[in-house]
Amino acid sequence: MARTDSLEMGELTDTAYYILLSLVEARHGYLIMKNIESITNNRFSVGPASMYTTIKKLLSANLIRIYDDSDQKKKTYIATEKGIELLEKEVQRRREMVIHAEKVLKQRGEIEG
Amino acid sequence: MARTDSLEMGELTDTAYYILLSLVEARHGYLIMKNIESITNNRFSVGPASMYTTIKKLLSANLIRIYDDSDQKKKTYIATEKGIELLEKEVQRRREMVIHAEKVLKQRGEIEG
DNA sequence: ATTAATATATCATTAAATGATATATTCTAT
DNA sequence: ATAGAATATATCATTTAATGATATATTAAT
Repeated sequence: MARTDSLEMGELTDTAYYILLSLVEARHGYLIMKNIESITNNRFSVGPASMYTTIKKLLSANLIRIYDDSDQKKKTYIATEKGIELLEKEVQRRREMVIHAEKVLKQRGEIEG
Repeated sequence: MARTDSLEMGELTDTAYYILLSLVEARHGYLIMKNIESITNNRFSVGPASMYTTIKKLLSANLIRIYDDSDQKKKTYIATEKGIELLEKEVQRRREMVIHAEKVLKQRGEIEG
């Protein structure tokens, strides 16, 4: 990060990745946090500070939009098409990162037994 | 990042991930940069500032060690066993991040056609 | 001789993440 | 009833991470 805005680079940080993933279905803030814990089996969690900061960024980048704000206390958000597209691109990027490592580690295994 | 040291958390940033991956075999700084470009088909690159900063952190965390410093101008580094272990753990973490997303996106595909 | 490539290194700046904190509501068990 | 837990949103100040810019030196190629 730093010196380059990840969203402008067309990339998602881990936090943005999981929030966007949670917003494939409409959810409000608290449910986003709970959903992330749920889908990751508590291996990843996002606190309120990180979440609301990231929500704002995702909104201004049009990666998510407000879904329903009739209930002032439970404003829901949902990923936009643009958001889903970036998410899919990001999944692929991460998939490739795994493949890069697998290649190198596999070669090592073959050499060192 | 921020407020928590990623290495202390047992996690690798993208930069640290690729540097450590390059050091499965002994390499010096410049070759690390070139190797990262090579294995990622130029989709990821690490500049000197990021690299030397990260090398220092990886050294103090004993994830890499100096392999050969007889040539002052081409000091080589290599991943330690601890480094390889963390790398493998990190590959698995990233693998899971992809699986988390695939699950959610697959469900969406099934619902929305 | 000049240019490009190789090679290492640091500084100052910006972005990202988050602990701490604050506030209010609703549900649940005593 | 009421105390506590869970639900729910929000901000600030701080720390870590990343990197553009920059500097320097050597070596290989033209």
